[in-house]
Amino acid sequence: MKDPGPRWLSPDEQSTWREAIEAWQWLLAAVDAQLQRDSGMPLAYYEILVRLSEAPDHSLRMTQLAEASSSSKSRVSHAVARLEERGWVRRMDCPTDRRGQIATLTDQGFDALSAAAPGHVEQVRQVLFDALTPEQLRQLDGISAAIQAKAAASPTDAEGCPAA
Amino acid sequence: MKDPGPRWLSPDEQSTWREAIEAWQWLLAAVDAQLQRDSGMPLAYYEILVRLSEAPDHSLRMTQLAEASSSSKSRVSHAVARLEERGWVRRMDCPTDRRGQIATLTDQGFDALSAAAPGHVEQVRQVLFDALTPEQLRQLDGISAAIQAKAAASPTDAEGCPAA
DNA sequence: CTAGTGTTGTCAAGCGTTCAACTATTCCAG
DNA sequence: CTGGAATAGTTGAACGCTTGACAACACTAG
Repeated sequence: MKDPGPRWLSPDEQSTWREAIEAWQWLLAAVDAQLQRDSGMPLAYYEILVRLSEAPDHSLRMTQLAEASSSSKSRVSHAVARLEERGWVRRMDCPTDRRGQIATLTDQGFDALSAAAPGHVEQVRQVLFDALTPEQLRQLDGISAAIQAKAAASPTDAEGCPAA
Repeated sequence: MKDPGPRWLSPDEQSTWREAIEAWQWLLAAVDAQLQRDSGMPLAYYEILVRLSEAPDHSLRMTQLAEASSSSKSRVSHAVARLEERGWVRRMDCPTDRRGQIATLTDQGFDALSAAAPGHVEQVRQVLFDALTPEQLRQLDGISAAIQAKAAASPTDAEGCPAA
């Protein structure tokens, strides 16, 4: 074995990692739980509704919606099916590409989003913005950007890797 | 309506929030995916094995294990049942409290953990430590601590709230 | 001893996610 | 125009997680 062994984490690194992962796991769970409790939807659904509400005509192709939500087509397909059952989203055939489906936010869906938003925003304030100083928020921007740079460079989320 | 309306997020805040949530969702998913792919276990299971490996006699009461993993008893109960199926953990009756169950890491479980650790550590380095500067890592410590302070103060994870 | 109360852990049902086919359509080469 | 490859999206099964109900047990008071 020439392998010098894995580059183990130092105690400091170990602490940094554990604190960070615990903090963000908790934060994501807290935000998700609030939405689930007060509005009956998981964070993933809320994000889908937001993406649609920001799109022209409140409409997006399924694939675009999946990309915007950084999730898989299958997941979005199932999710939209459930949102459709609730009357929050409608699916239509795409006029230009007959393979395509267009998901559209209904008025009812827009109302549901509007109703959920204030509580959600308040929760985000409580767990993030009220917890951190302006200085820390600036620092967080840099950290997020650095991680996202890794994410973009990594093959982890490459669904259709073009480098084949 | 006297309500001045929710304290909406400013564009800057909105950006901070979205970047952060996206970055950490990705990071957690990337770490989980690596473990699942290379060692056939989700991050939650890995964390349980780590907690056990750090405990005296590689053993913990189920409740202690749940607290150490910051998850619910039910979740831990299910997880340990599956780990037991794989032969990584054994459950025994507690000699001093006959209600209790003690989860013990088996030798096989310790081996599985040892086999999984190097790849996991390497992945953590890639997505976190290699992405951030030493300065940013220090900043992250402060941010994590601030969020955890909120977590501790919040009733979100209070299973048995003593303030009743 | 017996009843009441709180704790410990498990079990069953329902929901959401992922993975692996599968259908339908478009694109492109010959 | 035809056949094959790529693309768009859906579907069903298996899996893990969460919730609420529940059984077993410990502790305390009468």
